[in-house]
Amino acid sequence: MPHTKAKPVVNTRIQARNKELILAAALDVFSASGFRGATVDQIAAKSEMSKPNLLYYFRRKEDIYVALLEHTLSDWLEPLRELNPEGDPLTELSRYISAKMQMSEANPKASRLFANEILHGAPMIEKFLKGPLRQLVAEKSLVIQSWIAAGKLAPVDPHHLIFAIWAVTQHYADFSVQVDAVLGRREDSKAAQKAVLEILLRGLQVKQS
Amino acid sequence: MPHTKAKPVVNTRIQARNKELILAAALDVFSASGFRGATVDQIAAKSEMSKPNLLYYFRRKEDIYVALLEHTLSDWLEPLRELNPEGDPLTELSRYISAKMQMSEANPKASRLFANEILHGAPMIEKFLKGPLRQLVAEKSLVIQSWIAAGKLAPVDPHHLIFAIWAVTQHYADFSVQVDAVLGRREDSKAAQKAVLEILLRGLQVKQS
DNA sequence: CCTCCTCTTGACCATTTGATCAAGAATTAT
DNA sequence: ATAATTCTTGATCAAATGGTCAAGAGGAGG
Repeated sequence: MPHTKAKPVVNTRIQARNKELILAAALDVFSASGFRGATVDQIAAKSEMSKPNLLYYFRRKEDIYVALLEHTLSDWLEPLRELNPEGDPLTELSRYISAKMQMSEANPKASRLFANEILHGAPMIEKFLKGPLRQLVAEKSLVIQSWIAAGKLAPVDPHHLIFAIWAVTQHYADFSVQVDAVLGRREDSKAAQKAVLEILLRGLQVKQS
Repeated sequence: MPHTKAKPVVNTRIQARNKELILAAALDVFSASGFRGATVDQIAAKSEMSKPNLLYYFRRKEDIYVALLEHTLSDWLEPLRELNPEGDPLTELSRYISAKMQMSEANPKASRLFANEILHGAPMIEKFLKGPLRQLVAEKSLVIQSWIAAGKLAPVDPHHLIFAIWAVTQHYADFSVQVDAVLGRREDSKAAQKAVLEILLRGLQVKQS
């Protein structure tokens, strides 16, 4: 077998450091411009690295993008996973919504990265959507359904309730430009969280007849 | 004054027809790939027109994009504009939400076009957001505020209520890939509309004490 | 029919951009 | 120290892409 130039097998310190640098820069660039709009040169510049050097760590532009998505996909599921079937429904949902709002505030770039990917048909994460995500949502929908059956929650379609929570919470990250423009100022995240909780939860309380 | 080649002044039938063809094709392409991801060649191919011919009608790629945005911006405001201060609050909001859901279903491409533009910082429609849109939202927020003051609606922040309505309704157009993947089937727009109305409106009813 | 203006296109150009390569610098292991 | 491996980069390439141009085809009015 001829000797072919192979990528390093081990992960050296330099590799770990530079890969981190690249991913951080790539998040900035991809979230701002999308996959097609981002250029390798921009990412290289932001990583303070020459383009060939960047491509030494990630052979293709797409590899950076995919790594970035994978790097954050599981974080994305975490808050929903923590929805506790044994807990009080309104408390649990309140915690979930608050966690999502805080994620939007703390990491709007990651949110925009996903939004852009899904908006364009999710070519890279189709399997994630149809696999782990769908699975988890199905499971938690059953939990919500059981709360409704127990009379602890107003009857709503669990799937659409989850969609509504995603939509509203991510709106503040993905469309922050519009939110700020309409409000005429930087949005106050505390106030937004409070308002969102009221709007989404108020209708879920069981009415006493 | 030297004779300079000028664009035609009048709008001939051929111009009207071809501009329509181009805008229709461009909506397909831009909504699927974003501004940067779309290519003039793709739009030309979809319009069944040579690239130079397309550029005879719109000198630059950006001109097509801007024309497309302007072409639909005012349509976008219409449903909110129709919110009637004299009407019954829940009926009015219900009609507004239904109208938005129907727009998402009827024209998801336009919705995605806007979503993409805003996601990337709204460079082309900043003035629209800070001008007409903000103006209209401010006006309708006052209407909602007056309904609350009259005890006809639960107390919620009007701006955030409007954001929530936008977020949820547009979610079904912008993130339809995710919705379908999670549901495991094409989303049923009738069912979605019903669920959304319940989720958003139920909490707005005034509780009898 | 003829003229003027509109419409259409093949060929072409300059720039951007993702990616490669060879060669040298730095680091690590022996 | 020195050999082996990893890291870095200037130069370069091919393809993609936005846009131009000159020349001809087509249509409308006189």
